[in-house]
Amino acid sequence: MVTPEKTVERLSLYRRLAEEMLREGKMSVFSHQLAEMAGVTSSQVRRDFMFIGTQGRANTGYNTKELKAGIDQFLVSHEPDGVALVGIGNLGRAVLAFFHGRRPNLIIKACFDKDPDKIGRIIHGCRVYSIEDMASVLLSEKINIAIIAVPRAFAQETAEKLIQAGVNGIVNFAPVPLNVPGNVYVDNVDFTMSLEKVAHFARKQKIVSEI
Amino acid sequence: MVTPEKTVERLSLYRRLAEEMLREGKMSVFSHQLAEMAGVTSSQVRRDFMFIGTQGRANTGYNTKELKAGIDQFLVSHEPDGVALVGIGNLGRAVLAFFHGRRPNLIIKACFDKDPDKIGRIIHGCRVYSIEDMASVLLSEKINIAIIAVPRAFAQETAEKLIQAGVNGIVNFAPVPLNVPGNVYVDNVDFTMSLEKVAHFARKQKIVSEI
DNA sequence: ATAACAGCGTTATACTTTTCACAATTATAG
DNA sequence: CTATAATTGTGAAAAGTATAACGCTGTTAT
Repeated sequence: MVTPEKTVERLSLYRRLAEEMLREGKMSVFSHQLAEMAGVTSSQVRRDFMFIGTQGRANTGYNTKELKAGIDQFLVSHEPDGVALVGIGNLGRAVLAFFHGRRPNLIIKACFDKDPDKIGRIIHGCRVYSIEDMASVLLSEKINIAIIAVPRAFAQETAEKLIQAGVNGIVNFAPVPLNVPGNVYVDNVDFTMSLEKVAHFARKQKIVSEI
Repeated sequence: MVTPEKTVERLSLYRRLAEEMLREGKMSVFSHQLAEMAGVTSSQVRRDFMFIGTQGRANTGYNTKELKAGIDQFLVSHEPDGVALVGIGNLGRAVLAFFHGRRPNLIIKACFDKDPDKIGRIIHGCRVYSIEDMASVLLSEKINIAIIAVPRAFAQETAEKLIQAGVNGIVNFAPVPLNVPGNVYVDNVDFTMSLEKVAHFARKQKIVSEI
């Protein structure tokens, strides 16, 4: 069964909502409550849960702990996945800081940069290696997921090196589409696109509301 | 006519591809060339262009300059849109650096932060104001688009203040859904979601390729 | 000229994703 | 124990998106 990309995105959100509820001591939750928090419909939530097989009970809802565990297992593998980060500029450091200590099953285990001044240093708990050493570090750390945070001009070659070294999942922050083989999954995080999209729809909304 | 969100996203990409071609001196481009670069089909490209009305010519393709101008006007308004950035932490600074001087029609004109040490400073060409002054600054700078880069706990209240001050389009970097009225457009840029999505699909791909 | 070709614009078709609707299930109150 | 109300799980309908197909237009070569 093919899980829609949008479903996977929402599952990530539900997981965090479940986490938050656990922290608050809420032991169970209804689909309409999750829906309200996530900004979707309750049908959508139940439909999404069909993909992971998590079961709820009528009049009781979903067990928060079970739900979190179920989504967790579905999204990430049983053993924690190692992640590599390439490019320790402004953005790379921000991403590193963001993920540091946040997600126990998805840990940035190695950073790479060209700048000799950065190599060997430890930033936000993560060692910076030379890009030359990529293949060996990825192999020894069993990393197959990477984040590209290099300037646009170097994104494609970075992707190729990563794939060469066994990576098959990439979060790409460079504002350029990557050319990759079909067995590699890429998610583009594109600030320009986001901002332009918002600019466009904000303007449209404004026009509508003025009528 | 309602333009699909996905179309708007692709238009942003086509615009940048057109820009790149202009820099390289290419005066025209075919739909299948754009398609290849963007990783979509040529039908898709032509379909997308129907929404903006840009016209091409058989056997000649689309005039690069015209195309760029057409998309530009469609996405952003004729007059440059001002953008506000709230939260000058690691991520805020990275976003600011990223957009600095990049996009002539979408300029970050004001930054806001709680930290008194930052207020009054100029970072990447942008003045930092106190959050208290949000309403007046947004009014005088005619800003109606904002980027939220504050910690999760402050995201909702920040959104409310921005909307109060007239904002109707938000790029939200905080990993939490925002509760906003229907006339405000929000795009969530969610690192955790991106990484989890990649982790999931990368694992799926791995399993498929092992069969 | 005109035949052959290439590529646009658009309509029709196929596919994907979301919403609706309701039977089945479970807790609760009387 | 039974009636009632609430909520799940899912098949069916609807909405939204992407692909295919093809007539038309403009270019190129002969």
